[in-house]
Amino acid sequence: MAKRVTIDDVARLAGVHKATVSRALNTHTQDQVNAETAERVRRAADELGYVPNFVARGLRMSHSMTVGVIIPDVANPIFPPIVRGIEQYLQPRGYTALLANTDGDQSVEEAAFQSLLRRRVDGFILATGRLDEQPVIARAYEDGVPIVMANREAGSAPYPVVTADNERGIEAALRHLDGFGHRRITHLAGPVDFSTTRRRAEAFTTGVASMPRMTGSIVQADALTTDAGARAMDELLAGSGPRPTAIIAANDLVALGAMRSLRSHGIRCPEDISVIGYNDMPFAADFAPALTTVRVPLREIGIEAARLLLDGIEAGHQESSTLSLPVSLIVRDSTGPARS
Amino acid sequence: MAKRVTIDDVARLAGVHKATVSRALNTHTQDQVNAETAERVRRAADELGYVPNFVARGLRMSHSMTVGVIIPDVANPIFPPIVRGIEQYLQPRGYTALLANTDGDQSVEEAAFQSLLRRRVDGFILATGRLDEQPVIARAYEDGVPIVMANREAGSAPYPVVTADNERGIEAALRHLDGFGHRRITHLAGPVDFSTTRRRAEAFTTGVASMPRMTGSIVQADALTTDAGARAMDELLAGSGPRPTAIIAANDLVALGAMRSLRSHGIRCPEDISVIGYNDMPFAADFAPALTTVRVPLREIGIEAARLLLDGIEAGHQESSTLSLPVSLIVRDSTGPARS
DNA sequence: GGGCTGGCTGCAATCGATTGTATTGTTGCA
DNA sequence: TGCAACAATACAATCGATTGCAGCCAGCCC
Repeated sequence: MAKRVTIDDVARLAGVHKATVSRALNTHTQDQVNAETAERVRRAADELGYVPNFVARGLRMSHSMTVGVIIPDVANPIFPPIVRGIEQYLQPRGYTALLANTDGDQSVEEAAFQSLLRRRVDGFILATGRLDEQPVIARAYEDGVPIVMANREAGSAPYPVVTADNERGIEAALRHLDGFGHRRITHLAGPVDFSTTRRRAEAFTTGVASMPRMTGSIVQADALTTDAGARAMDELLAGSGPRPTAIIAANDLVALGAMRSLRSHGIRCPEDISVIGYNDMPFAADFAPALTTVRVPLREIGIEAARLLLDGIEAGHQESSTLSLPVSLIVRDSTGPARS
Repeated sequence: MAKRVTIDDVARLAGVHKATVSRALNTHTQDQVNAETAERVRRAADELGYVPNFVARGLRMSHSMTVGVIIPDVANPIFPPIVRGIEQYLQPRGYTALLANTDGDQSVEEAAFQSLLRRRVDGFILATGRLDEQPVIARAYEDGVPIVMANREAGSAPYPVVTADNERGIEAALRHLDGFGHRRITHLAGPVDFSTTRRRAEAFTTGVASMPRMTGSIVQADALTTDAGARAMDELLAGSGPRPTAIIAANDLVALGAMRSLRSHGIRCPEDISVIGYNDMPFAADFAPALTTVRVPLREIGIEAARLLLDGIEAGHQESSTLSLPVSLIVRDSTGPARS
């Protein structure tokens, strides 16, 4: 590789000291150098194709202008919007995201965290779903590394959190079904070790209890996937009790699986059974039927998480806070009146 | 923030010079230091919770162990598998990916490239779809920055390329339809400035020409989205000529849009019109009907691109090469016999 | 004309590692 | 005892920037 051009090369060509080059090229120190000297430096810089070295800069200034983003899996459709939101906030502010996937594995998460720590990221956005605490992470936080949680709760940990309002979402779904005359509703719940799906299940229970004439039941899906959704629905349909007339799924993938199961049993949606998802993931509108679902502002979660993080980085410290973004019910074609 | 512990702190605690600490902690220099000294250093290191500073290391060694990955949009479902593939190869080798999205915008791409260049990434994987050349990128390549293209062709540029076999994919789709007795087939083609979709359109034309009794037509979708697919299909159905009995879409999203359009016109798939997609994106099997599509090994494209890149980084130079991965037709429920 | 002020620029330390070379200490052999 | 050889460690330069401080010079005022 041809040796890259450094600040010294520019200094030599412009006939000044490298300190002057540094000052001339940084906007907040530009006024310390004579205008025409600055101009000369600038010309020299782009004659040589000078590209400032951020790692040297980062070493000196002890910040890297990068943030670590740890998620379970980019291939899970709810994460790309979050990641885009993060990027959208970071990029104009000069920050770049280092992305790591964990597949929900604790040890992978820990390794990824360590690896990013070595790279001296200025902070972390953690969107992993599990509840358990990580000693490595706790220690880093105590050492002053800013951390924000996105779309998950922090458990007992003191990190700031950005999440969406799970209670309201489930309530809206229930009200919608109630309006259609549904009385027997089943929640296809997600694993209890995800904070979000556990919250939704709790909200379902209390929500149903608060509605007269409504009875609810819960079937557990063992993962947040279409297959798990289909299995849960199969199980529900195989059961002996009276069938529900509507389903609220833990998330859109589970709903998608449930609809597949219904189709395979010759049960129509929404004529026979209505289905509501959760998240409004990309392409939820393209399901057949188009999915009625609780819209979670995923991109905004990313944006707010990034904002909170950068605020913490700038301030030099964080304070525990919880930001719960509003959700809304998007009514499409997978829900309809209950069959009388 | 509490001051982070440095190699000097460890040296002090272990009672040795920092050079010794460095050698003790790096596997390939460990044998230069006495075994029990090394042990003492190691104990001191984790007593203090020492986290080596990769940016300092990177500065000295002039490599950052990071690679820049530039894609149009993570929210486009074909990219997550590619990104995961890249990560899968990078991570065990100590590299980390810096991810940037461009939304297909030239100037954003250029800015992202510049930004990553400043961060001294050791190489780039470019999965942006456009054909045009970027002077900034060409210059970097000439300066010895390794670059690999993924899922796009390089045009006249000399970069190594990893792509999938577009010709074979279209041929397989055509043969499949031929076997079902389809004679009138329409290709819902993507924009011509994407190398992949252009290749597919060309392959469609030559493929149809080579098959007796088969006639083909092309309708252009103006983007690779469901909406564009639906619009193209609407347009096709509004036309006066005889309707095709089968559709080959430029990609799965276009196919999904086409199926939506069919549904809205009361046309059944596959009974009235068969539809074939391209890519086998995540959840293609969950469409209704489940989509018959050409499976592109997206994850493998990512893996191979990363491999090629790291090879180039290690060798210190790259040679132009093209790796075309095999594709296969995945037959599901969206295709069936032609109506006689 | 001397001294002060202030604008510009240069000098040198610094960030936290790696690594070639020098130094130290020990051992073995003559 | 003296010296070579060698293992283990210390020293110091280096990577490419930023920045506090010092120095220089011009202009101004008295």
